Amino acid sequence: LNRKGLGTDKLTALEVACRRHGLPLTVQRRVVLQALAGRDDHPTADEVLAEVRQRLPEVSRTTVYRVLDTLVQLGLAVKICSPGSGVRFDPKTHRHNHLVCIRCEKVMDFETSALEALPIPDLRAQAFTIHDYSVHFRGLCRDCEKRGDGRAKRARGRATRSKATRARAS
Amino acid sequence: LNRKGLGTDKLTALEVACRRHGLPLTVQRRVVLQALAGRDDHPTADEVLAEVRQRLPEVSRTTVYRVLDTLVQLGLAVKICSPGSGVRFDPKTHRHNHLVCIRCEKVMDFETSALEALPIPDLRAQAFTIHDYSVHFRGLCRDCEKRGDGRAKRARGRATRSKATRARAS
DNA sequence: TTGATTGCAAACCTTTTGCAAGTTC
DNA sequence: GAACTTGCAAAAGGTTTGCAATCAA
Repeated sequence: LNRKGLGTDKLTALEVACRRHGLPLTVQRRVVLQALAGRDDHPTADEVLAEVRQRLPEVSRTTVYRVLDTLVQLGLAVKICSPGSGVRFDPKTHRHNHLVCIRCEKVMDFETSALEALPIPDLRAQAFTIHDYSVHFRGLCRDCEKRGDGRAKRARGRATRSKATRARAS
Repeated sequence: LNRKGLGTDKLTALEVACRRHGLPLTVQRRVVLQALAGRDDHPTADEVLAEVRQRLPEVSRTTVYRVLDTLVQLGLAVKICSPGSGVRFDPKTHRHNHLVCIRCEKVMDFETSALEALPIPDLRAQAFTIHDYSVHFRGLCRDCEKRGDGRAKRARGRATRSKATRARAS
């Protein structure tokens, strides 16, 4: 939708971050960041790869993995992970919450001021220094709610993983 | 520590659940459940396998994966997952929160009454029916805090994954 | 006996690695 | 020109699957 706008903002941040860390600003880094920034559905590395290849058909899967990793290190993206859906990337780096569908494993963003002032426990004396937090709400998305009970999947039944269009080749 | 007690409670629950679902109560299911119930460190499937083999040296990795999956379906365990540490299993099925170390990726349980009454948004009119929630606190565990800055890992530096002792062989 | 589970071996998928060639500054 | 990245091919993990043998009820 407003990919251009998002992309531009993020691109500037990328330039700054690369300069600060003495890293070269490569074409691949730019395109991967833009592909990620244009989405709010927490794509997997392969989903990012597919999108990147629309603009840069020659990128290798390896590079996309490496660049995504770099973006996380630079603080321009965040890795998230929920059982069943594996590792995903989120271009939103500010504090926010997630809605996780226990049926289709989709992960959606969810922001609300009601959860911004959570009482953050002080555990420093004990064993942990808290930097930030995220509330994960588990439940059923609209599609899965419609589609059936969503209670217990049949024991030993396989979860229907939505493997996205996958771009094969190294 | 008090494995016996925990194991017994859980075993009863397993019997009930199997009967209700018409599933046979196999030795493997019993032992896997006990292995999992005796821990509070969210083991991976392979870590569970290692423990199960102490009592039942002949189990196959495949079976442990399948049984863990079944336990989740039966509501006797929960899958958790955080980037870097992959899929892990938690015998605690009641609502609780997690402390996630951003350095070593350890995941610890964290219970506090302060977070039991979180204002749960009603999103049913929109797109999501919330069943429950879990607060993930990200930060540094004591060990990692001591060990260094923990701020930015060097760009492109590899995270030190604590691959646990892994029992090879199928 | 019947239907489900187990173990095995092999397939699968995702992610990582070593190294030569190509880029960025 | 020096240092870093990229692409490739291959390895490494972790997880799943098909099938015959075995087990619980």
